Amino acid sequence: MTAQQEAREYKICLIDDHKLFRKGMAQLIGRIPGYKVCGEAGNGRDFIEMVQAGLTPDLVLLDVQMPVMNGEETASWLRQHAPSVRVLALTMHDDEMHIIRMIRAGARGYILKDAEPEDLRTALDTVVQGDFYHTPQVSRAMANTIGLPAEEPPALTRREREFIEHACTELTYKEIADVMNCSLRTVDGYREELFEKLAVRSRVGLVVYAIRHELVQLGGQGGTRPAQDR
Amino acid sequence: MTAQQEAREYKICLIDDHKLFRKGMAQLIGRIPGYKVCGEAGNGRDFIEMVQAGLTPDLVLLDVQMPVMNGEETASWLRQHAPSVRVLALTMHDDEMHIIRMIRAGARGYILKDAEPEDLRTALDTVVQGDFYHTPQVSRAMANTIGLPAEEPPALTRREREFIEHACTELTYKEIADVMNCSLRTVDGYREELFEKLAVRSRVGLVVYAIRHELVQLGGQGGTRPAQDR
DNA sequence: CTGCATACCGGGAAAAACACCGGATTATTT
DNA sequence: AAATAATCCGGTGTTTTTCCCGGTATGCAG
Repeated sequence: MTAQQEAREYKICLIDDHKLFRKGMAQLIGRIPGYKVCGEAGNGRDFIEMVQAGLTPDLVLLDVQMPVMNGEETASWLRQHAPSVRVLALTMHDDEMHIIRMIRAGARGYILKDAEPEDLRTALDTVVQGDFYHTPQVSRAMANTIGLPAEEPPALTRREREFIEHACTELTYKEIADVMNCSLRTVDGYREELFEKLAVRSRVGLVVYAIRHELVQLGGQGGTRPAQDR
Repeated sequence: MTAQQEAREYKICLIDDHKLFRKGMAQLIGRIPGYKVCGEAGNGRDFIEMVQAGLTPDLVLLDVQMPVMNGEETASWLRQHAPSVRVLALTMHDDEMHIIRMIRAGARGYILKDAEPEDLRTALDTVVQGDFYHTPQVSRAMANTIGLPAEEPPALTRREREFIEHACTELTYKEIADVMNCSLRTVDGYREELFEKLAVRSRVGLVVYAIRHELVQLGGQGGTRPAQDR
């Protein structure tokens, strides 16, 4: 690198659970002058071990959803233990909750996997200088949540979580009451409480919420998809 | 390229709904001699239009799960309308059903997004020559399904699939009828029919089935998990 | 002791979901 | 012309869900 024009090369780590994607991103970043990929990890845990072993990148491209340790947890850890490392969240989900939570966890920007390569470059430049990278989505998400009461994830009791599991089956509330050894009125109480806490208006809403937020696992995700019209 | 050793360059199309991933893959493939990326698309529909406009790649790297038109449908279309185009499925799901269905739809190979770049190269070489690329996963998946009664997934009509989408929301059947511009009785008919076809006994059962079998996508799968007891 | 959260329960009534009876018009295929 | 499939619809009745009102008992922290 030339000695003039502030010629430093920023070190970037890629954290994503898909190796091919990491390799591809590494190629893309390699073509952007001023940046260099100095490390990769398949999840937050592995990355943290690398940091503890002495690696200190200037910036990490952090996937949100990963096994073992996800993006939010990783970003939080970084903010506490290595605040000089800038975080740019990179994900395929564009829903507001993800955005907000990553920003709250310390991410300086949020870019989608179907962004333009130009946008990636802009985001890198912005974040590496300590600024925040804003896309219209991020702005919108933040606008929609300022003023809102921070939206802490609701705290659920043991019984409520137990009830949710059953609510995601075809059992009626009466049958759930039997399984849980309580009266119908009691499960109705759980239902009411959960509708309030989770901001849903029907059992279907509860089920979708539970699956979305991984309160229940739908075991084998796969089945076979039914055919189209014939 | 030298004139000897069968020096042709194979044209590859990338079909994946994440632009950054496509660009990254394009870089990776560009570094493999003998291959050239000749086109990209964000879903099967767009790709098919490109083919109909005259594009004929030697091979397509086809994502399985995409909006608008998914990998299976796209592979099926290719087999019918452009059988000379080899298909290599590229996905993050390693479950058997996806594998089997893509193979059945005409894919010559199945590679995961967290594969090694070496594996990608091997897969390309294999598929482009008309052979099948086998990983242990694929072999296992195929072994596990031979002998099984094939279990054809139920055929759903357009309206039924439309109904299912709405059934996974908090709309009542009356409201669904309004959205779908038909009478309450008609959506009730869809419900009955689907309960029968999908072997469920309640709307919740239908919702869980639909999510399991990816008839509906719940956008961001991961949200934040509500807290434990306090 | 007081306040608070949890867990639990009863009864009544309206709305939604479910079940079963019947019917119809189109369009495509054979 | 007959058969098949997809779309659509009316009526009736039961069961379940949803939403109210009210309540008790326990444990735990300020």
